[in-house]
Amino acid sequence: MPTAYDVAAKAGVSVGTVSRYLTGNGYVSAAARERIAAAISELGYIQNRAAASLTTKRTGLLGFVVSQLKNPFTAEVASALGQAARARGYGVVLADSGGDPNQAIDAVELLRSHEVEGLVVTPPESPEYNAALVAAARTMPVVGIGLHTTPSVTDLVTVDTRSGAQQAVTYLIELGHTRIAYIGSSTMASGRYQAYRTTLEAHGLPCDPELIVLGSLDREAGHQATTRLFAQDRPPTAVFAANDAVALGVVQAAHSLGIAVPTQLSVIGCDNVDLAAHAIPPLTTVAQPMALLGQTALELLWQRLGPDPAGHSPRTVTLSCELVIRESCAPPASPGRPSVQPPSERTHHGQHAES
Amino acid sequence: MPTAYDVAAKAGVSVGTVSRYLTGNGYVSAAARERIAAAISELGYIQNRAAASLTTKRTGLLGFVVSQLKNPFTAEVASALGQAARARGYGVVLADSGGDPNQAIDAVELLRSHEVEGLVVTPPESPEYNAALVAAARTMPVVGIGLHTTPSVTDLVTVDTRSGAQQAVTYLIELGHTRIAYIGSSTMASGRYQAYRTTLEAHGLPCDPELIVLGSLDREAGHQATTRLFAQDRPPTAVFAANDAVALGVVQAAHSLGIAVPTQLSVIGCDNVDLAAHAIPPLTTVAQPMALLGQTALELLWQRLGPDPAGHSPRTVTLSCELVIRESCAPPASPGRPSVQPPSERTHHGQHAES
DNA sequence: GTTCTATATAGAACCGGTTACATATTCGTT
DNA sequence: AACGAATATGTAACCGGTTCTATATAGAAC
Repeated sequence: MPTAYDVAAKAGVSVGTVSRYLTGNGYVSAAARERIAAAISELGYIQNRAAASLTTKRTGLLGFVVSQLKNPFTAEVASALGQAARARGYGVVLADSGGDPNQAIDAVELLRSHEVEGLVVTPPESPEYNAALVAAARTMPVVGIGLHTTPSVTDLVTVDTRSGAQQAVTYLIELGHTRIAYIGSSTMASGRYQAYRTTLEAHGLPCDPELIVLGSLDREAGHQATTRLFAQDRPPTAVFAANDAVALGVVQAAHSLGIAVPTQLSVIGCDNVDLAAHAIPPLTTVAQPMALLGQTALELLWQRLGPDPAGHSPRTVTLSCELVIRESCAPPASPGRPSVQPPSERTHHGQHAES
Repeated sequence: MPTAYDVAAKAGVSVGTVSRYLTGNGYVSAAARERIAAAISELGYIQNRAAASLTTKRTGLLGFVVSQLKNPFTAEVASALGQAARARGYGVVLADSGGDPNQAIDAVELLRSHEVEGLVVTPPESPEYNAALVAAARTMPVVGIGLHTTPSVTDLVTVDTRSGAQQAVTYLIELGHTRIAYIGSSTMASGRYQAYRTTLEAHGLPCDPELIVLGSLDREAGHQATTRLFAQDRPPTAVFAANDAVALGVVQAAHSLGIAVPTQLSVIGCDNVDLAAHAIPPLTTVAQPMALLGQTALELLWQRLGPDPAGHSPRTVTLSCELVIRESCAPPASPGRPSVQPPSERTHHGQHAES
């Protein structure tokens, strides 16, 4: 591996000049510049950033600790984060803890020993891991991603699932639905449940308890809930499901019951899992802004690494969800109005708000 | 950030001793060892690997360049690779090119400037990128992952899709099926198609052209093919689909036609996509050994980084697929034999063979 | 023709470790 | 008691860059 000294020798200048050329700090004459460039490409010289970091204190590395890279949500965030970092000349060291807090702690230690300049992390799973992050945050910026409730780290970027749910329900109401069911949990996805209720109220619609089925969040739950809903006298004309798995269960159950989707029943899900687009019919759903999450996390970190790192106190950026309109929703079949085929895929973009 | 000098001062020894303590090279008395350990934990000292790498030439970093991290296949490989690396004290710098060869080339350059000790890459998409990898391979080991046909890099780990298809068809034959259909393409998944034919022949079964439907590889294709197959006089009792999407289309079509799966029709897919486990019924399928791919790639790299790096010439490790047996297959319904409920999920592990 | 400033470069110190070398000790042997 | 090997440690050079300082040259201003 050629070093800067080799380049200097070949170009007939001193190392100092080569370094000035590389960093752009200080004067380098046009002639020298040219000879150095030639020497570099001739030798195939590549700067050793580890060595440079000794003096500059900047390794050009960031750390990303996740609990489950398998999770498509995480993978897409990681992808966006990594690309945004590379666009700025940074590399991302990725550490997958596999959900094990001890591994996560080890990972943080490993990343620190590599002198990463900042950390992005998914929600900590244990108090010990949390403590390790707090400790790390004293040395470098640590940006959290996800649904933390207590921001223990430098900055935080989260998703406003509530607003997504609101968009979904509003969309159904605007299509003309009045009997909209909710299937999901009241706890984990509580934001969605609450948004469902408040949105109905905001539009002056009653919140019929017969249309609310609380339970687990898998396909089976969606199936059973639908069966129960349609055993009633006045079944819903639309269903808002707390996630896509539930929504798919609803579609499946409707199919078994001979209820056409979307003509007789509109269904809307949450999360925009890969499968949602390929369901039959393709599922309208509330998408998490995964790529934006990654980009925003990087942007926050970037600002902390900039010239004015302590200039602003801890921030939380909340991203809005995006309603992905596919083909599982239509106006209610009720009085005389023929069901209209909704347009093919388009999206409502959510903007982000800061706090 | 405390340095080794701080530790040395606090422990009342010299830096040299601290370094010997850290690396394990050379003598350190028990007393010194103890005082150093105390000083380290008191100061919260973390070794600076970038600085260490200047002398040792080992950064403790590996690079992983992928074309699509979003792809669940890639994500799982990355996850396994990263965990295997961390278990050995290494970090992985992940670079997602997003399928753009130019980004991939940039990524390689970035990784080289970070002095990664080795590279793992998914198949190169362009000649230029390929050239960049060949250039990199002159400096460090480069292990390829995936379905390359021409190993242009140091080592290679691939998947023998053919053997997976063979396992699937054998499994169906062992259940007692004799009329086994193939739905898929003959080109892309040609290994699977060929394996289907040869496996039938190996068991002395005829290869009825009426049972082969070649086309695209999506759910719709599976649906149509099934409809066509059952319009014939002698429909199949089992279907081997070239991927899970097709298999799911088959299941769906069977459902529409009132054919019970697995009682009247056994279905087997390929890939083990996330959805396969949650289909109704859960789909028996040929899984790609994704985690093993990552681990094996790391193992190959590891050997290259060991004391005997040039000891062996370029190697190719081919991993077998794994048949994941769920509930979509059963013995044929034919003569009097009642359909037996197959056992719940279990797997046939494929071992790996080297060449 | 000086003096001042902007441009340009070489040289050396330094970043935080590792390691070769020199220098003690300690212990078991003969 | 003397000797060699094993144990232990401090010192200094070195890894590959960056940056500070000092020095040199060129052109502008007077």
